[in-house]
Amino acid sequence: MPITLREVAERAGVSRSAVSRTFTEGASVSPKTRQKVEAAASELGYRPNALASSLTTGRTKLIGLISNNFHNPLFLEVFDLFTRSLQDRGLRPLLVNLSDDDDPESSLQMLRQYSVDGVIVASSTLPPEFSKAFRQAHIPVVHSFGRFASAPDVDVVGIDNIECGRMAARTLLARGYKKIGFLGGPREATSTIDRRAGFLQVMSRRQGITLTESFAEAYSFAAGKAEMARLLDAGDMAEAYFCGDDVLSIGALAALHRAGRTVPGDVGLIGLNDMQMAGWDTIDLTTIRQPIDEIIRSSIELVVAMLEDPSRAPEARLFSCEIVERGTLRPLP
Amino acid sequence: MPITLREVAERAGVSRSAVSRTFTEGASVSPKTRQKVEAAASELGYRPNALASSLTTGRTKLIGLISNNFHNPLFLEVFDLFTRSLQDRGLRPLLVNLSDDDDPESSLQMLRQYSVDGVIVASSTLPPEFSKAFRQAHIPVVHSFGRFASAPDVDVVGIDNIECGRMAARTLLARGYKKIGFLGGPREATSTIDRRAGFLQVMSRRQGITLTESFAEAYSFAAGKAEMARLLDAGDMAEAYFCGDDVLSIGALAALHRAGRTVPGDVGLIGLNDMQMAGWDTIDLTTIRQPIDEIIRSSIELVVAMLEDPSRAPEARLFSCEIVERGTLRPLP
DNA sequence: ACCCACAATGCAACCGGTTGCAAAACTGCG
DNA sequence: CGCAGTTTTGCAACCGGTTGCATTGTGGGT
Repeated sequence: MPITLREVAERAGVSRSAVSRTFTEGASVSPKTRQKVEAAASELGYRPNALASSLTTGRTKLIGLISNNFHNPLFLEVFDLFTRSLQDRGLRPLLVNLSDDDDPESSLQMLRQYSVDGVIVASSTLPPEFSKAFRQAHIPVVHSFGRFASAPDVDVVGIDNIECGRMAARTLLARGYKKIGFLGGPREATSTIDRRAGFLQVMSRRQGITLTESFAEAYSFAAGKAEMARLLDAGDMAEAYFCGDDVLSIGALAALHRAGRTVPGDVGLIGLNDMQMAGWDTIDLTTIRQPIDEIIRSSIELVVAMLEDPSRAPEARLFSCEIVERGTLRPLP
Repeated sequence: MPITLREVAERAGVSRSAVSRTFTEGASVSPKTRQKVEAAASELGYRPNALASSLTTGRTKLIGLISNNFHNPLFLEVFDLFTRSLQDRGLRPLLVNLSDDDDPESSLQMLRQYSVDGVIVASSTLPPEFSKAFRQAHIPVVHSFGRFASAPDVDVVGIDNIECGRMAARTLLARGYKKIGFLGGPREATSTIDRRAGFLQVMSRRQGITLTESFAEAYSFAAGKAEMARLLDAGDMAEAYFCGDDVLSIGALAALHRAGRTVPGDVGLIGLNDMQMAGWDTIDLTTIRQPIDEIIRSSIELVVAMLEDPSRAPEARLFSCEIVERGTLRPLP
């Protein structure tokens, strides 16, 4: 039903090529024809069919946006930023919900069928088959919120989780905490592993510190609450905990409240992410801010760079984080 | 670079049509050819190009998913459900962030350029030009979380906001509150208007009730907090408030905590939505549950129905809500 | 006025599929 | 074995654009 090139051409009294060229950046058209075409096009309400042109140009401007984090409120902010920034660049996000249960393979096939120009994976855990498969299909992939590697096989943008671990450790030590807990995310998550490594590294240099470790089953409120409840039951509480992320911290906070412990009076808490809720008065979480806007900007930059030069070598970009001091740690001595 | 129909045809020693047919549901192909083609296809790793076929079939299986609610955590749940359900039906969500600042018109053009089969608008406020423009372009639209109308010009799925207002009113009255406040969302939002109408309707039938009204600037934490802070400053507090939605309630809760008021001791609060956070211990909000899963299922059903029969008359589907009793209202007397 | 370089245009083939149509290949049956 | 009826098949045109190439138009320089 929509108006096609041919109809515009007829109306303007020019060839179809002429019409095509007036809508193509940098093609050679005389001002006279251009004007005739534009007139005809606007009278008819013509819009070029992006999909048809993608057939010959090989560019769809479709970007697969894949995630499995549909339960962490941080990712609403992430989607917001991604969609806006992609739109600003004339790219269109094709959203894929990679819930754990379904087959990554099928999503991949689907993205190939729709000939996306590139793919952004926003998830701390990128199934390794993924990067391989996409590279094989010559589709650029950027892994946002991924793990640093000196020679990554796809572009990676993220934070220095090891350094974040160190920051958390230094912050807790500066507050004079002696008995300190690491309450990580899932044990197998690379983010957990790295944060723990940095954390332990700093701790191990200090004398007289008691360290305990435990891991939540997921980066979620429920998991954080459950794990903290377990710790409370077990007795032997630390004075302060570095939690895997903010939503985990908030879960832990809930468990503490329920048990009648005060924060930061009885127990200190530091999170990671600085999602919006962390700033809410009722939560007021001290945390490590992850610059998600820069991560996202950078991710899009990289995917665009890859579109322009597909032979680029994959790159890893790391952003530094900063402590956001709020009210869940005792003041400096 | 990907394998095309032609290559499979050559390899299988059949015509291109034969290959096309083996991949088309219900086309006539002999078992022998089908087998040859499938063998060749799988050896080559062939996947039909969905976009190319859309050119002739006129179906892209692309569904525009439009929203401007990228700040309300409820919508992460909404996106989760939408993406999963669309995927399950073989449809692909093309996500559009209709942030207030940019031009709805341009998003519309874009969706037309990508020839989406249909559009789902997940937002309480559907710009009216939108429905008109899409109808004109013969693109099915479903307005999720929209306002009921007996003869809507697009499909609408949502809740009965008037009835929700009544439920809230009845609940507060049953608790014996006498001085009651309506703390609505933005004054001009239809959801606010309807909820208020139902609320007032019930209240007006009762004697001896004092009613106050105020409106937050947005459905957001910050707006809820600001508005409740204003009320606190102004003195003259009600005993209980019906808040525009959960996130607004949580903002109000924060303002109350900050002012040292206890909930439900000093002030009662009832929200609307029952988003996941409402159930968190630290919040424990009594609220009215909106069945988002059913709303979403229904929305997709409607858009699919519209694809199958484009001449269908638009329909409005309303779902009923239910009170979820938690801890922000005083107990029944 | 003439020649040349270069810009603008149209033709036709192509992108990767689908599909109406007529021919070819099967069926079953007398 | 021949024939009608039904499937299966390939041809070729088409979907809505793009683009290489040859042709035509334009203007500048001398």
